[in-house]
Amino acid sequence: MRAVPAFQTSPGMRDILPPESARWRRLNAVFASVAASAGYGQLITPLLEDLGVFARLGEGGEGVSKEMYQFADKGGRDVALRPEVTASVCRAFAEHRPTTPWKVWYTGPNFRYEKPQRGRFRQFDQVGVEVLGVDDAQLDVEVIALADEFFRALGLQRIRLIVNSLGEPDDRARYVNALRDHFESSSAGLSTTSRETLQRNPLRVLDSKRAEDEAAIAAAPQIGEFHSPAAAEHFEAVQGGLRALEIDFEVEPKLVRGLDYYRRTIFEFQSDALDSAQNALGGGGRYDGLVEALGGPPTPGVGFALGLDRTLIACDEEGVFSSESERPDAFVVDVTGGLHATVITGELRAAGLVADRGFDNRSMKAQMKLANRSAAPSAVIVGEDEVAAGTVIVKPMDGGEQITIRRDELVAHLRARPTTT
RNA sequence: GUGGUCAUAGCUCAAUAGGUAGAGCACCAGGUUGUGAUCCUGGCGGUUGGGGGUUCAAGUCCCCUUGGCCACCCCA
Repeated sequence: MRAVPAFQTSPGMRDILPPESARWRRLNAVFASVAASAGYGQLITPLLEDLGVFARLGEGGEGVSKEMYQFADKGGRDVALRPEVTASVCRAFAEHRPTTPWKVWYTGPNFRYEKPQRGRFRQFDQVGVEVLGVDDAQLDVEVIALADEFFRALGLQRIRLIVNSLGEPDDRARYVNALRDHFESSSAGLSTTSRETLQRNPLRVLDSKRAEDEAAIAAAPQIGEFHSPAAAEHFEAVQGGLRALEIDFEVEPKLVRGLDYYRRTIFEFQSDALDSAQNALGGGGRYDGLVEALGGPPTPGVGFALGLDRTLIACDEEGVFSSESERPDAFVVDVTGGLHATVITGELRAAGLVADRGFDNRSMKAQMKLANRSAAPSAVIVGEDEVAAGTVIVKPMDGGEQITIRRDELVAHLRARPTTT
């Protein structure tokens, strides 16, 4: 026991210990189930990619690319730990050319070199789906509905869906110009921070929460005014689909997602249970030009990614999807040295039961404490008398009467007992 | 990257106006010799995140450093 550990996790990285890790596994299982129910297959991509795969995530080399873990490997290749998965999915599509529609889901860690705080880590896990090769607005609806269903499956109630459309690439370009003109006009008094943001990306000025920017943002032109007929129709169809599924949503013209590849539909899921600045659980949208930018054929794409950390924090706040220890079906207490426990746990495990046991030939009292702590419904007790008689004692840990049974009846006996709570 | 704030046993915290650290929980062991969760008793456990300074004396004051948290930035 040292006061000072020799090592600790690097900033923004952390260990996830049991039972919390089991909760992560269950969360992934829920997501996998939701995605599979809609015909999505899992895609596993490398955590490490050529730097160029992620080069288009930010305009002018700003944004995500500035936060990337990038380095030259021993072969001199410029590589990076993935800051997100969408670009990798598009790279995989361009590389393997699967038939469309290509519907995939994924889970795993991503890396961004940011200042850590609650709900924001340098290594953070996301789950998500992406679909390539379909232009239909009803696919946007399906994708959004999957995220909505996922949150529902976890038991989350206080989720808010916000949608917007950035229009076609030309619409977006014209809107950006109009925004720049608006904010640069002398009548709009912006904060100095927002003026800097304006130089990099006028869209992001809309994200400002600073009071002094409020008036200028309120007076800014709205993206809707710049939608081409096709973009407006697409956005209308998305909203119609959401209404048909009775999924609540708000249209937020000021919603702009951080990544620059988005076109047309974008959306974000926020939790009202999180009042911090990190209340966005995830989001996504269309990125119709991304595959082409990565060397593939022109291919429409849409998808989303959800942050596991923030989703779990939201679950904590709402008191749902709680962390539970996994409990064995039986805990074997052996006071004859431990060999019988080895044999009995082996038999139980082979029979498909979850069995744990005490070690170090500890006292019966100590082993019973372990049995109690394991939350197993039954303790199986073996002493010299039982060994001599070819029996074991099965003791219900809820206070019921213990009974002595023959060794060869143990599996059947334990199976007959309900093992839940 | 900027600013603020915090850091005491495994966990949650306490320690009067600077005088060489305590509690609860947890863990371990006993409570007439084969049985847990309750109760009683006892025990283990901290050079007070790390380093330096002021002082007769620092957990308590000052500086540096590491890390958490909050806000900004950005975003999941």
